[in-house]
Amino acid sequence: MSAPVIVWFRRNLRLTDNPALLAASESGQPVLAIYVHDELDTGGASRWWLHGSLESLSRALRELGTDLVIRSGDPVEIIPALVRETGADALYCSRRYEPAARRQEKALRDALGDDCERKVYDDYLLRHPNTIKTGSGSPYRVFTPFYKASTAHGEPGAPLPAPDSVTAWQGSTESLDLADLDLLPTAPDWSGGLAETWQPGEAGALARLDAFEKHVAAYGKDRDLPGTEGTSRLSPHLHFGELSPRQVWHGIRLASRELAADRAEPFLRQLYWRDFSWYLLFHFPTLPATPLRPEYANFPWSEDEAMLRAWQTGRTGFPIIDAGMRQLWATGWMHNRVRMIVASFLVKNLMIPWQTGAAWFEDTLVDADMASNSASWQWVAGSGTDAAPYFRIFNPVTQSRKFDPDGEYIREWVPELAGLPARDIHEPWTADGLTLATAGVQLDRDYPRPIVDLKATRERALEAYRELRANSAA
DNA sequence: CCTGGAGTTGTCCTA
DNA sequence: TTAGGACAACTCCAG
Repeated sequence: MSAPVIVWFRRNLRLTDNPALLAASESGQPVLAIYVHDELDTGGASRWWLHGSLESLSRALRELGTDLVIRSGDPVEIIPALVRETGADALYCSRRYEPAARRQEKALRDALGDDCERKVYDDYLLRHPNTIKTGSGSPYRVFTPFYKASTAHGEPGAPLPAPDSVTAWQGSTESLDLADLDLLPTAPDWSGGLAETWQPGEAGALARLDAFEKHVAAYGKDRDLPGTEGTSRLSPHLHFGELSPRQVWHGIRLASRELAADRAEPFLRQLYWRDFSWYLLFHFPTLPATPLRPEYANFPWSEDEAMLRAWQTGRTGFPIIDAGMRQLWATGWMHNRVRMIVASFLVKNLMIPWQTGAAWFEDTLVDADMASNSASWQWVAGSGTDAAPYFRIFNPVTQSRKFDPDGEYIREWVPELAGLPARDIHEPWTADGLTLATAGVQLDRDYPRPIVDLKATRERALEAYRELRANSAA
């Protein structure tokens, strides 16, 4: 029996544009495909998604000619043991960029030694973070120059085709059943809304890309309106590598070739924001826990359990915020504009630490992503790389009127307010008694009054930021 | 080392 | 009703 090539699936749960799989299939050697569940993803919604994605991958590989071996534990022990057991002489995989995954890769390199060839491909990002530096050799901290430098390297490489077939390794090795990983919620099973909203796996990812290609020209105009289908909703598919950013880039470029070049740019730029977040995490590995601007460690946060609970469950009394938090809970996803509004509210009006908000998102988002999540929460808190003016505090009512003018989004996710006219739906506590009665809304009974005073908490936050600046200058 | 333009996403008050 | 300015400087980055 000839020695297999091991293809280790990580954040690239797909067949197309999968350089590790393609290289293995063309190596002339049999292929052993494996996924090792290592608890790097612990969020509940992510685990639900992962189950579906692995199920889909497993089925697709079987059609291609091989099974997917599933294990659970530390890859640094499991992979070398598998190499010894099977006599494999090569390991192909896709790179991951989380600090723990990078440590893991280093340890694996040492554990494998020279007898086993290792190939680690870069297909998770448009560019490897090491290839982009400022003129002085330091990492960028501002998006625009990063974007210019990154695009100056030219277009992203063209995606690779899926292999036509794979010669399966004929030996046998132990494998878990997918169900053994225990990724799905049971008592209670809260995943119904997720299943209605999403189709995890490569086929679902490609269908989503295909559907979005028809809307990309309107992205610049619609992306900020949570009541429309203005965004791509590709984030969870990209997170799990069910398609690559290169596939998205080229797919969108091809679909928009008859439009003016700048019509696709607002969306394509977002792919570089994804890259930028990973770039920041790569160069600043403390990003998930520690403010990038050290003076923010002294911000006077207030841990208030009741306030936090109201935010998490969508009972703050601000309809746009409650709509967002309920959409998140029901579907594992929230519109980007609304993420900014709820995050600003948590950090600036409630003054609850951004890390607490990030942890909730980590647990509830199907696209929970260490890089984007950390970088974005730090951006909102003002402690990140971008010098966000400290007075940029979102007013949830103003934002609601501006981006959900007819209240469609609110009506969908806060149905108890659906009867209110657009004029009042953004701040029901100001509606007159007759309007409320006609809409069948009794405040406190059907819907809470605001849990904080916007004006007072805004002033409090401004004062705290002023204080912070004064102290750090001294 | 110096210079100067620029920085994802805002709000509020005033005229 | 709407447009413009204040809010404050500071850091980043290229030349």
